[in-house]
Amino acid sequence: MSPKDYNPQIIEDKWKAYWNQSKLFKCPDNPPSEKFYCLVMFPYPSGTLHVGHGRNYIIGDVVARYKMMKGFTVLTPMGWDAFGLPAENAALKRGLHPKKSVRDNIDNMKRQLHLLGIGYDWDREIASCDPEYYRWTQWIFLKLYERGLAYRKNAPVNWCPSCNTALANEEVVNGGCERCGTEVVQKALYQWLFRITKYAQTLLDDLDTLENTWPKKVLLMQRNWIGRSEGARAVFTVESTGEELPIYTTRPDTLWGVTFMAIAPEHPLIDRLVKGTPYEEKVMEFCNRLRKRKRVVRGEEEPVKEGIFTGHYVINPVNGDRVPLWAASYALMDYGTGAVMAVPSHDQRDFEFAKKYDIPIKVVIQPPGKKLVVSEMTEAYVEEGEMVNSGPFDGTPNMEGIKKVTAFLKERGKGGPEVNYSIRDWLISRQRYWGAPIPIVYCDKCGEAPIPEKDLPVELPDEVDFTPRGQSPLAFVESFVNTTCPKCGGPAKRETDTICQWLCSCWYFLRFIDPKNDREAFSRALIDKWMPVDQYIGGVEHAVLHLLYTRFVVKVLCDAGYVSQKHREPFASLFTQGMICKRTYACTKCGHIVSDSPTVHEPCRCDYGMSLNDRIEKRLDVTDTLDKMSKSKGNVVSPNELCEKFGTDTLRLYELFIGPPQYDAEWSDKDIKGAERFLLRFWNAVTEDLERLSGCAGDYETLSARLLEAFRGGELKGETKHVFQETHRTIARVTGDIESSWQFNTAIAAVMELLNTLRATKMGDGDSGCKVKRYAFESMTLLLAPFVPHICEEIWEMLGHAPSIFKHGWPKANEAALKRDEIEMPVQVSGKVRGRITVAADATEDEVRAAVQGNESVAKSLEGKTIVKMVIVPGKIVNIVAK
RNA sequence: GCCGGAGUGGCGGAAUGGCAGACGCGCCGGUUUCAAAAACCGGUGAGGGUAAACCUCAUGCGGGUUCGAGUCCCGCCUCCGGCACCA
Repeated sequence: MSPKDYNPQIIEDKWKAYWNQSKLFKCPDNPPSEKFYCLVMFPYPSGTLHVGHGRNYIIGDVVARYKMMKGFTVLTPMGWDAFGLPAENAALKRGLHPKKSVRDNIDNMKRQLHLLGIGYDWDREIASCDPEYYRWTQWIFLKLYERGLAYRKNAPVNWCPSCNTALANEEVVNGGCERCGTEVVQKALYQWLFRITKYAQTLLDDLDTLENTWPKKVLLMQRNWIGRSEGARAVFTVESTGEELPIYTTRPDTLWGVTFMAIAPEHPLIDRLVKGTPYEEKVMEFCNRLRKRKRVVRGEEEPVKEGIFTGHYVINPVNGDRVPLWAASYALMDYGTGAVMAVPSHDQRDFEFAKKYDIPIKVVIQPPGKKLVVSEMTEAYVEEGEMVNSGPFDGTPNMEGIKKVTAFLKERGKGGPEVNYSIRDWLISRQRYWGAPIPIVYCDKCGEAPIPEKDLPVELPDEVDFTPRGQSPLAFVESFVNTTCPKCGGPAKRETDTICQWLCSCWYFLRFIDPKNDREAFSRALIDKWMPVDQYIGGVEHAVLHLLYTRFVVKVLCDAGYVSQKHREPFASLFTQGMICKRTYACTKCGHIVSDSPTVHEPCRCDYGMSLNDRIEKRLDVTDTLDKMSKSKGNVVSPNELCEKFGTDTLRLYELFIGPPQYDAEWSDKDIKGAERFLLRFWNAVTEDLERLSGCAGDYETLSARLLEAFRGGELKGETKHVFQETHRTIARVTGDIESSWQFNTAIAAVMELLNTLRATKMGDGDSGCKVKRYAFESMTLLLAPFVPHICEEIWEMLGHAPSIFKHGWPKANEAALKRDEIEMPVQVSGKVRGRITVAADATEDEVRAAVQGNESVAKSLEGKTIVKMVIVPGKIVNIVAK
């Protein structure tokens, strides 16, 4: 092998070592130039990365390196979301203590990130399970507690029987646990919650400031999740006791149509009302059964509406109507007031319920041009119409009626306008071991008492049997539980639940700015220098959970004065990358996955007397689906072997070329060859000509300026001039593709085109030919550097420049050099291309018309036709309309 | 049901309302080789035509606006994602 052969292993090792030693990614506390905080969501240490994860970090690395070349002081930190269920479950599976397992996994993943050539300021590395870190997570808990935003209550919660812990609403997906899919059940427990509902409106409002910098999809998901609804409160009265029973409705215009009231089975009022009445036994039986019901699962049929009459009546505030009070399955305790005014005529749910239990239906909105007859209705009428049977509002259009009736309620002291949100408070207690202990103790005398800040962290004990068993494992550790009350000094017991890991990831980007601070969580002055995160990159699966929680916590920290109010939104720009997917094959005979991966639980064992690949190739009883890479599907591709076989740069190039980064992409083992071939051609093109290129060595900027001067002076001719201009066009295209929407695939394609052009062009051996060629190669090297950093560093050095290429500025395209002298214009006849003309780029319409008239094939197409109209779009196209 | 996103060659994917298919993969032919791989050169949407010139059709389906529509408007179909007994 000659020294000029492309050997990725050698040069990649060389430059990785160089970046490490020269601390290329080391970021000072005080930025010497405009700062750029580039952050990829920190991962939980699962153990190994596959190429799907890799894409994420590569994208972040491209942005960081590009911004560096643009002259920014770039902060790119990395750390580990090391606390929490996934990490603990992984440890349990391996039979290791999470502390050890997390450490192993971090080491391995860090190696893999190095392998991928991703640059981070590792001096800022943090792991959320380190006491120096979770000390401040606990501190944040206390800050919320102080502000009345953390509270404890006994309520039914979502419980995962497999993970043996309570879950937040956000962690319940399709009625199952987000992590393991097990059906979630309801369980009553004392739990700690954060009052995120108090921030619902500001969480909603501030989304407006992110309109152009966050994906629309994420904004929408957050808005849906917060679920603001505007309506009215109407206060009904329980006839027997005279107590008030308020309801929330978005349709106050239908108040006159109320024929019953539905109240949630969980509602405490029921217990009191039926006590000692003949209804008690049956109603309580019904309620107790419903209180344990499982959540509604999407995709499944709508649950049957059930209910039972409580024996009580309520009085309608607007017309004094006396209507029965029912306990009903479809009334939800935790939305509105837990009671619903039921208008069967104009609400589909109420309609179904009324039909089932034979409750009267009363029409109060009439559609335009029709007349509703109760006996003929098969569904509720929910469209607009005119109010009828509504006392003083008869004849009012119902949309107007909504406002008027709301005001009417307010005047009479029976309610008024009200806003509701569907977001619920955030449940943060977990009955598992691997998390930060909640810093609270319970004292017989003082009750609930927070741990003083100076006593933080409340350390998680190591010697614990952490098998999940439905109660926090810490509850069995006496040395942990028994303590003294920080208020009175008497005996007290510690809270034994741990904080869910979402809180750990709510503030890690603040800690990255000041990672070693042992006096405070972070310095406000440094936060002001570095926040916000200019570019946040991560998976769309965090659209609600992580991103909503984080926005909430940051707002609280702002309100508490630890972070400036100007940083209420921590992530100025958000990018959600698509997943890398791969085909998964399943056997149509046995239904199992056809794979030889050891991570597949029960692979297909049907014998076809050939290799699995051959069987798949021949499609023998196999179906395929495109799935996200995962161990359980056996479709993961490891970057390690690919880096070894092709080199890191090739892998990076392929992952970037695979498609637009915001979309999912299908992995193909074949296509990576294209990336390899391109790098090889690039390398060979430079090395083959190196001697000649060295003959005109010099500073890139000087060369660039000289050539531009020569171009302007008309000294560049023919193909030399062409290549010079194409180089400028490529610079413009690549820069545009990166800046506009991270179209790395087309940016790379542009450089490929330039290389193709260069290889197909015979430039003279003269001085300017050599210079232009050098200029083209140097520009290509700079343009490719963020994507394939190792090979570019090497070529940059070979071309006689001092490393690092990332200290060099990004190339600039010159407007004048982009302009073409002559252009070819297609000439259409009635929309079909029938000829081409070559004209000056700035040709006038008359000149174009003359050229068209002189064109033979156009003339031929026009034979026997008359020209109706000629549309000339200067610089683009000519279209002749002819009959 | 409601709200998003997508649908383009054999495949991944390009196209400010202006030549559809850039770039790459795959495939076909050639050069090189004892042979193969690699590399290099050429070809490659479909149909017709003579392997030329040329013609016709083609961006999920059906309409519309326009000199001109993958792109804009209206109505559908399919797939993916989110939300949903939220009053």
